[in-house]
Amino acid sequence: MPEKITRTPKTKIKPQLNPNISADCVIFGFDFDQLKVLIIRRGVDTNSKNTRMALPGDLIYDTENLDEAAARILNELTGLDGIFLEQVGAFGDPNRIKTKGDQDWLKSIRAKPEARVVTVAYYSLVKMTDCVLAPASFAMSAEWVAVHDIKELAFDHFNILQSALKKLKEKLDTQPIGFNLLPEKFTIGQLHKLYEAILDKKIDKRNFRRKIIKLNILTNLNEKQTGVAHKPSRFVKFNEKNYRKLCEQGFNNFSF
Amino acid sequence: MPEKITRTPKTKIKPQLNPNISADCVIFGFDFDQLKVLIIRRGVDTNSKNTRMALPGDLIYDTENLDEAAARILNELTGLDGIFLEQVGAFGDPNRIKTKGDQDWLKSIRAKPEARVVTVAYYSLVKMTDCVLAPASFAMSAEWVAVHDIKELAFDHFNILQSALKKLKEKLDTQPIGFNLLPEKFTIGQLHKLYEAILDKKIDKRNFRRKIIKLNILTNLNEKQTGVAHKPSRFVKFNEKNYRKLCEQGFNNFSF
DNA sequence: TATACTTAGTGTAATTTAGACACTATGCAA
DNA sequence: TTGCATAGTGTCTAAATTACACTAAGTATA
Repeated sequence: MPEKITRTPKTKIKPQLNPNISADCVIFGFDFDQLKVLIIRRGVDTNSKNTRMALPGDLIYDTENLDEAAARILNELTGLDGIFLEQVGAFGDPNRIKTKGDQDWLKSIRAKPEARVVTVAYYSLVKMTDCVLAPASFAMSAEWVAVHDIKELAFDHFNILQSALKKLKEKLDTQPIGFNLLPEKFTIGQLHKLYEAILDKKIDKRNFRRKIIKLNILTNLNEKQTGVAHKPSRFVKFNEKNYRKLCEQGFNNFSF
Repeated sequence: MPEKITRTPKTKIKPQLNPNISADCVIFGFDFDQLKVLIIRRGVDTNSKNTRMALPGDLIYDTENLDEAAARILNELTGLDGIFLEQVGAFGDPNRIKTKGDQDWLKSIRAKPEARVVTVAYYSLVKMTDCVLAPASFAMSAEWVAVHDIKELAFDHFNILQSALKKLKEKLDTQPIGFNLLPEKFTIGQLHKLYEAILDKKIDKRNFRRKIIKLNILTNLNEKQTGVAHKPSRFVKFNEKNYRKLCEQGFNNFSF
C-alpha cells in the first residue's frame, strides 16, 4: 500500500499498521461557489439507518512519518501527489471513537476496534478538477460535501473539521494559499469568491482587488472568459517567483 | 501517578502507559530578562561524556486525554495546576528517537525503548517564581535554560522547541498571553521586555506603551518599585474582565 | 555631596492602511 | 432591445503605524 514511502525501517520487521496512531485528512476543495470537503460514507452493507459520514483516515504504518501517512491517505483517495498538506494537530480523547455507531464502523475495518487511537489531523487544499476520486467500493465512497452542509460526522471528526477550518482561516490571513484550490488560470473574481467562502463573510470587491493586486503576485494573461453571461473577466495566474520575493521581505499579513 | 485524572476508563483494565504515544512539554518562563525553558538533564549515572538535555515528557496513560497528559507532566515537574497549556502539534518521525544516545537514555526509562512513539507537544507559560521544581533525582533534574543558549536537545526536541517558539510568537501576535509569564504585579517595562524577549526584536518603547495602554487591559496599582537604581516604575496588573470584554468585540491583533 | 548611571514616562508629525461607497462596461439570455 | 449578471475602476476619511528625543526620579560611586 504505502508505495510512495522511500524511508525503510531499521528493523527487519515488515511494515505494519500501528494500532494506536492514525492520520485523518480534511481535504478542502472549491467549486467556484462553495468550500467543500471530501467525505467518506460508510456503504449500505450494514442495516444501520443513518449512513455515517467521516473524514478519510487510516492507521499509520510504523515505517512512515506523519506527513507521509497523510499524503498516502490523500493520494489513495484523490490520486494526487505533492499537494499542500499541513498538520492541524493531534486529537486523542480516550472516548473519541467509543460510541455505538463508531464502534460498529470500526469493527468492520479494524483489527482492534477497541484500541486507544490518537489521530493526527491534516488539512489539504486541492484543485477539485484534478482529483480522480477512488471509485465507490464496498466499504466506502468518497464525495464532495459543502462545509456548510456538514452538521455532524462520525467519531470526533466534526470537531477536527472545525479545527481545520480555523487553521485554514488563520493561514489564509498570513499567506495566499488559496491558489492551491484554484486551477492554473483563474479570475480575480473567483479568487474573491474563494476568500469569501473560506472566511465566511462578505469582502468589499474593490478593497479586495486593490489589496491583492498591490501584492504583485498575479500575472495577467491575455485571455478572457468565454461563454459567460456577463462581461468576461481576464484570466490571471499565480506568480510564484514574486510571491517568494515578497516572503523574503517578511510579508505576513493578508487579512480582510 | 495521574491523581488529577477524573475521567475513568470504560474498561476495567487498570490504567497503563500507551507504548506508542507520548506528550512533551515546552515550559516557558521569564526572569525579567530572558525567555527560559524548563529542561531536564540525564543524570551523571552513565559514563557518556556529554550529558544530554531534553524536554520533559512521558508516555501517556490510556485513560487520560492529551491535554491531561501534558498537564500531568507539567504538574509533576513544577507542582503547578491550571496553567496555560496549548498544543503545538504531533511529531512522529519513525527515527526521532533512534540515535545511539537517545536509545541509551530510553533504555534507562522505558519498558520498550525501541517502540515507535509519536509525541504530542505542548507549550505552557508559567510564572517562574511559582514553580517548585522537582528535586534532582537519580534519573533526571530540571533546570531553567535560556532559549538562546539551547543549541541542541535529545531526540527531536530541538525541533519541537523551535515549533513551540513559533507558535508562541504567533499567539502573542493575537492575544496578550504574556501575562502568564509575569507575577500578579508587574511594570509595563517588564511587559515590554517580555515581548522583546519572545519576539526576539527591539520594540519602540513609546509605541509599545501606547498600544498596550489603549487596550485598557491594565489596571494601575498605587504602588511603585522600590530599591531599583533608577526612577521607580508604577506596578500594574492584568485586568481580565476588560480583556474578556475586548475579546467579545473581536479583538485579535496585537502585533509589533 | 555632586555626578554619573539607569530606567520611567511622555507627544507629535508623516506615512500607510482600512473601510466605506456607486457607477459604467460587456457579454449572454429572454 | 431589454434585462441580467459580473467586470472593472477611484476617492475620501478614519485609524494605525512608524520614527523620533527629552525630562524625571531613584541608586551608585567618586
